[in-house]
Amino acid sequence: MFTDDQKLTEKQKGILAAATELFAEKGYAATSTSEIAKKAGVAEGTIFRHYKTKKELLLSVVSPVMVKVLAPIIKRDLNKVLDQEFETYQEFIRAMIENRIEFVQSNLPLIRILIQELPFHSDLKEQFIEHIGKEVLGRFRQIVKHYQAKGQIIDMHPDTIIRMTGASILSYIVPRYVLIPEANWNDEEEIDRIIHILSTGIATG
Amino acid sequence: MFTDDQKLTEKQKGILAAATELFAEKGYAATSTSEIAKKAGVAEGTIFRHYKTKKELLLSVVSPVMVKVLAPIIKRDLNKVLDQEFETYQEFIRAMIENRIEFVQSNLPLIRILIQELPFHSDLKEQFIEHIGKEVLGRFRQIVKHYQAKGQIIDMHPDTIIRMTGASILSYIVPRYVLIPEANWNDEEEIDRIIHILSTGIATG
Amino acid sequence: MFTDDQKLTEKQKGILAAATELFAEKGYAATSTSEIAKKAGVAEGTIFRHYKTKKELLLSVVSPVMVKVLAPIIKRDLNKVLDQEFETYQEFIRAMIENRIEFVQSNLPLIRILIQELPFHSDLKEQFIEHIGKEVLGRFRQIVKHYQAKGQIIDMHPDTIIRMTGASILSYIVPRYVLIPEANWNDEEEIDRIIHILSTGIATG
Amino acid sequence: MFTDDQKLTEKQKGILAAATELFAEKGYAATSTSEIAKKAGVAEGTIFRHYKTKKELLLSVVSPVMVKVLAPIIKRDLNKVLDQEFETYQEFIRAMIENRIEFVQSNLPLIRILIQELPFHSDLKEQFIEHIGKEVLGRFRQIVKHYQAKGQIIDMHPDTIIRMTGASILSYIVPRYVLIPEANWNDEEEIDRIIHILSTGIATG
DNA sequence: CATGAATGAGGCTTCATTCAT
DNA sequence: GATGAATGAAGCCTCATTCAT
Repeated sequence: MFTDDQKLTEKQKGILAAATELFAEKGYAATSTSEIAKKAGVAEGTIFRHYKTKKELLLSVVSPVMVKVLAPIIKRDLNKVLDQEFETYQEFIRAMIENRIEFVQSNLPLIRILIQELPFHSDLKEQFIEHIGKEVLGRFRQIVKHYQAKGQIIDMHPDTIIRMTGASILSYIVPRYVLIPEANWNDEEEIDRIIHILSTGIATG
Repeated sequence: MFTDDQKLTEKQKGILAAATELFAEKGYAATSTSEIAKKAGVAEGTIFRHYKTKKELLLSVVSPVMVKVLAPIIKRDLNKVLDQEFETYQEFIRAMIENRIEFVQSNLPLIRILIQELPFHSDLKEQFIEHIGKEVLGRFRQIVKHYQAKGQIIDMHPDTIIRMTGASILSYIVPRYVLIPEANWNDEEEIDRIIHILSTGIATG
Repeated sequence: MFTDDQKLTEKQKGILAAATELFAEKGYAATSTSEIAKKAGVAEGTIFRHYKTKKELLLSVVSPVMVKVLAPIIKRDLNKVLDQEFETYQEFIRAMIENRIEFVQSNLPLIRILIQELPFHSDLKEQFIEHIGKEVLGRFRQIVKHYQAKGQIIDMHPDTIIRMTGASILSYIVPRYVLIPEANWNDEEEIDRIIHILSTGIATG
Repeated sequence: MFTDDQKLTEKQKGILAAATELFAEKGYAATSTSEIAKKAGVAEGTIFRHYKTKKELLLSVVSPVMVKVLAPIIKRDLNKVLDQEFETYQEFIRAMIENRIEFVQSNLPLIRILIQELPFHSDLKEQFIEHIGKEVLGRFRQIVKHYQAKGQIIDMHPDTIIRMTGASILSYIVPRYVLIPEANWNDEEEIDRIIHILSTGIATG
């Protein structure tokens, strides 16, 4: 996760890796800095040389997700859409899922931590809303309107469309990577199904 | 929340209410028993007279959700369906949402705690999977198959149908009650939209 | 020192006594709460049940001095002066020294702590200035002016008189109780000498 | 303070200056070596290259006071007195105050540290008593006896005279430079007053 | 010589839990 | 049954000191 970040020393990478694993497993509040130190193979004091407080360590663990996972969604994919690279909304969604899925998978612990801790840290929450709630949502609204204007998706409040799209994706991601990753998953087929239902619904004829 | 439970003394109700509020706000690990005692207006020792450990207090707070919220879903609604009370899957879903939504709303703190703490307590997790994961899922599979047999919903793996249905519901519940409850929500209309999309999809024509 | 304070539990008295001794011996910053606990024969946590922070413990140790030592100086003696109980300034000074000297002696550790820590704690300093710098000094000015008006002491700025008087007293107190208490001291005689020099100076003829 | 000491490197001077300032402001025990390093603009390790321990740094800061401030008092002034340069004890005192006062002023932080830390470091205390307590006191006794023999000051135990003289000086120095340096001080006049009182007392007629 | 990352002991403080009243 | 003082382990963090670079 942090292995390719060249600005970090070996010790720092170890600390971040240990913290990530423990925060994901036990939660931030229930993880002690001494545990992190032991797992990282450093002295406890070393943690505090690099991160002034335990909270700062949490932010250092979690903020890359915001930057690395979410920023690309905004910048790359949105431009592709407006550059007409995707004929349909469905293609756009499929590309987004496929493109990001591996990334999400390898950063899953970070994302889990982010989601789990979000309700308890108002600063994290604000940072998140600032980055995601406003920017990402805004861009997605544009995209939805773009395809509505093209007559490809129904004329409904964009937020509802977005929520349903997001929920559909999560209906695959969460069981696939969080709840029962050990099951046999045929990724391509599952994505097909989701997009199919999202497009034409579950009702017959 | 606990006011109508007649087996509990006044003190116990106060403790449970205080614990619920604090666990929901700060998380289990970050809430101290002394805070709970202060908020409940009892002495610290009193908590431990009723609940052997802090963990047991968490279980006492959280287990009613499993019993009161989830068990009825299974038992009542399933029977209704199988008793043919609902002509269509959509009607079933709508009834389920409407029936439960107020209940969910007033028990939201408990549900938040359950969801937030689930990943960190393997005993809770097992209990949940045992009671909900298996039983509820099993019953829902029956329901889906029931409507598929009636030819009302498409012939797709029931789990995918269930996941999409659940996700659709959450796409409304989560923003409505957790993320931005302060927005103006027109419940009936939103539920209509969700069921509409779930039925016929977002694609035009 | 704290044995006669009836509002304090035995443990609290022990903690205050231990803290006093150690603060006096090693200074506030160099004394650890674990040392205090050990010396007081209590668990470290017990200290923090009675005093929220180490700083509050310092204040609890030191503030009685302000109240018990200095307040009486102001209230009792000043009134005596104005009630004409003392014919001369010298008699007033002598009474003040003799009256207070035993008290000072038994509270010496507290006074040492107060003086030693005063420069490092701006809150203590402010509190001290508020209680002493203003009130005590103001009252002493009145006293000096009182005896100047009676024509008993020379017409010089009261502050200089006060400083010289205080310095004279300290020139006995400090060596007597702080620097070399082990020497043979004839208290009455020494006080006589000081008052003599203060009255008529060291010059001959 | 240390700028003119040619045996010290620039870094050492910086360290000593920073240490002096911080020790005076917060006390020895409450000052961290990292603070000193930061204020001196050097790395933490550099401090320990020059001073084996923090304690040695304190001694290096404080010992010049003993050597530079107190030794001269003894050697120079005593000789002057015994060489009959001063007609009266009063003139001697005046010369001593005026001569030293600027020096004291510019070395005030060092003197503050010395006084504040003396009670807590038995080695410092012993060193002080050995060098000052005995030597200085002994020489002063000679001086007092010298003027007593000349019939200029009253026949009282020299130690009492010395203590009163010292106290008188401090009654000016301490308020002037430590307690309220911001007030308007007329140095010459104040010194006059002190010597006047010391000579003829505060009593009228 | 100077650096600053690393250390681990120890600092202050909080916590869940116990128990005499 | 209820209390809250007492506990001591553990938590987060700071510190003086060392050492490879």
